[in-house]
Amino acid sequence: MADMSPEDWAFWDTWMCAQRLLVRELDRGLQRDCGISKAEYSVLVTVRRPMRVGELADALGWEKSRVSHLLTRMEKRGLVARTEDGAGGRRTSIELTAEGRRLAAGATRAHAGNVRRLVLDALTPAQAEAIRSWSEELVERIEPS
Amino acid sequence: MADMSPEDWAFWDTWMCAQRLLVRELDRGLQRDCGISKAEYSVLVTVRRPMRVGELADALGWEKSRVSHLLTRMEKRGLVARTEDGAGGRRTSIELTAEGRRLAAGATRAHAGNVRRLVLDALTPAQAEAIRSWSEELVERIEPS
DNA sequence: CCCCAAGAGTTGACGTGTCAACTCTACCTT
DNA sequence: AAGGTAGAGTTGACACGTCAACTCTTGGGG
Repeated sequence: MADMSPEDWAFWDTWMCAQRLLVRELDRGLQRDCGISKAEYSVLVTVRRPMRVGELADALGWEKSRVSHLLTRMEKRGLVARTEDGAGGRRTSIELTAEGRRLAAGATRAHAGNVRRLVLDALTPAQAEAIRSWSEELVERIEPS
Repeated sequence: MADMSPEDWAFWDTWMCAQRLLVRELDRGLQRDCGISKAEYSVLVTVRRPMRVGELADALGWEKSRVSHLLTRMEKRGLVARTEDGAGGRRTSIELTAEGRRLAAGATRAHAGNVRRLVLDALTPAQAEAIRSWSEELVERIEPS
C-alpha cells in the first residue's frame, strides 16, 4: 500500500481526464443528434421485445427503482409503453412505442458514428490490444462472474 | 462514418464496462473509508489555500453553480467555510476547516491506496504506455487548449 | 379457506448535477 | 456623480440516481 509517485498521479489524472472528456462528448452527441440521454439510449437499444421491468434491470445491471423512474419519464415522452400481460400473468410488461423504435434506430447509427470518430479511428493496434487486455483483466478481477 | 462491427461493439462494451466498474469501486472506497463522495474529495484536495469560487471551478473544470451547490452542502457538514476577503475586495472566498483538512489528508492516502491496488499494480508496462499515449492524444484532440 | 411470506413494481425523500434567471458589486463611460 | 454593464456568486426548477418504505399479487402452510 505504498503511496503514488508524482508520475503516477500525472498518469492517473491524464487518464481520468480523457475518460471524462470522452464520456462527456458521447453524451452530448447523443443529446444533440437524438435528444436523448445515455441512460435513455441504453433502454432503447435493450428493449427489443416486450419484457418485464426486472428483466430489463438485470440486462442493464441497474436497480429496479432506477429503471422504474426512468420508464416513468420515458413513458411521459411517448418512447415506451407499460402494458398488461394478458393471460393469467397479470404482471406489467414494457415495450417501445413506434416513436421509441424510430429513435432507437437513429440513435444506434449516430452513436456508432461518434464512437468510431472519437475513439476507434484514432486507436493504434497496440493501443487497442493493451486496452482490451486491461479491460478484460479488470472486469474479471472486480466482478469474477 | 462506417458502422461498427460486432467485434468493435464487443471491444467497446468491455472497455466501458471496465470503466464503470473501476469508477464505482473507487467511489465506494472513498465513501467507505472516508465518508465522502468523489466530488467532495476533489474539492478537499484542490482547496489548499483560501480561494475564490470561480478559481476552484476553473481548477476542477466544473460549472460555478455546481461548485456553489456542493460548497453549500459541505459547509453544512463543517468541511469548508465561506469567509470574507477583508481588504477592499469584499468578495467571498472559501477555505477548508480543520476538520476538512484532516479529512483531506486521510482521503488522499486512502484513495492513493485504492488506485494503486485496483489499477497501477495490475498494469503491465506496455498497457501503461498505450493508455498514456491514448489519453494524451484524446485530451489534445477534444480539448486542444 | 385464511393468513402470511416472498417477489415484483412503484413511490417518496433526498443528494447531486445542469441550465437559466437573478443579485450584487465594481468599474467604466459620459 | 449618475447610469449602465460585465463578472462573480447564488438560487430555483428540473433531471437523474439511491435508498428505504410501500403496494399488490402469488403461492404455500396451518
